[in-house]
Amino acid sequence: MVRLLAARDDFDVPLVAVAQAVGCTPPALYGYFRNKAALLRAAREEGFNRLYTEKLTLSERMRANPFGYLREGSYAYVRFALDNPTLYRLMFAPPPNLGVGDDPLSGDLGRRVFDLLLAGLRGCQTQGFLSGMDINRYAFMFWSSVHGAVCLCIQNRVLDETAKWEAVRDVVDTLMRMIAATAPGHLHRGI
Amino acid sequence: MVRLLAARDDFDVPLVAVAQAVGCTPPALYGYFRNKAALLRAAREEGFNRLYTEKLTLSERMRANPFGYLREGSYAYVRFALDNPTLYRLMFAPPPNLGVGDDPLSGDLGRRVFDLLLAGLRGCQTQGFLSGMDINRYAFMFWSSVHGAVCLCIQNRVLDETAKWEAVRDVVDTLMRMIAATAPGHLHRGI
DNA sequence: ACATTAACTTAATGTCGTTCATTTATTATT
DNA sequence: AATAATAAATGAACGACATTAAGTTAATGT
Repeated sequence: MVRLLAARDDFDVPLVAVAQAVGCTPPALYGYFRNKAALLRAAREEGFNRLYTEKLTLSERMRANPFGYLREGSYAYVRFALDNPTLYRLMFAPPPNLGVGDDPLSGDLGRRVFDLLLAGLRGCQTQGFLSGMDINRYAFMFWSSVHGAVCLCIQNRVLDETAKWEAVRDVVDTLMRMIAATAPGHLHRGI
Repeated sequence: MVRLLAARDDFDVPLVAVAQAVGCTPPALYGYFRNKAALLRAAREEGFNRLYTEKLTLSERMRANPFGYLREGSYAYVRFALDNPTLYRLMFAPPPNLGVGDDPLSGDLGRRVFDLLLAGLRGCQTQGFLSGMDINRYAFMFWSSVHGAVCLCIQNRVLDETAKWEAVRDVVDTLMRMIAATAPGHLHRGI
């Protein structure tokens, strides 16, 4: 399914295409999903799971270095979005008929990813960054910036991949510089 | 049409609905638009025009105060997005079948709005803010943040309007504070 | 008055999601 | 192992919808 989304560059995929990719007829799908919307919701969930596990393993590997994780985790996020633009759009801008009522940050799905970001920011705080700041607020700001940049890039169908990557990476780097600037002076060099 | 988009909360509007809103039959529409995609592209263009004129009049009224314009212009942008969520989504996240190949910042449509933002930032620069910074880069960052916050809020169908407004406004205010912080000290108080 | 064009309408076609009755395969029971 | 019960899948059919084709009406120019 995720493959199909990527191939079609659109989540308006005919059920017959899904069916023949799976090796059955369209009505057979209704044994597993109540309707097409439910199928797409499942694909969306799968997308969130992939993104989550990707970021989770990264956060475990870099537990000792929250600041570094924040950067690398953001890079991973951006790469995921640029590598799976259609899936990303399904996750973060689903059509209303999917019946996805809440945004990714409130629903159980995206919430776990958001919590990883929160943990990263809190980790930075224990290292002296962002002291005295409202982490929830800052996390929303951080996510908004990256998400917005990714959205604008994904939308563009003429820009090549490396140009997109550099544009969004620049946004991430700027955010990281801003966080670095909140640390007491002696930390500035080491990063 | 714009009314219809708002009413249906979705741009997957049947042509028959458009037709009867206009007072004719679906095939009659083909005299004015090559197909449904062309009709939606026209609605999208109308959306960009409204946003542009709104921001343009604001920028003219506040020509003397670039920093203030940047804030108020952003507020206006956010209000437009939150007041017309479906139209905004059509403008910034159109389905691929519309044939809109470039992102809003590259196309003629959104480019004019982007130029207004650039002009605002340049104006701030002449007032001593953001000295020595790459304005194009900063504009992308600025737009990304606001756009991302707006996207996340629009996506949420349970949050009430004032909560959304406050969340995005907070992002804008944070951005403005960051710009204010780039000015030489004596400017900090007056804002 | 009559041909021509424009704007519309009704009718028809094709795609697609979805439902339903029926058939096929699978499991359970004796 | 044979048969009943159940689950799963299929083919045909329906309804919604975009789009095209053909025909109708109204207006315009000569």
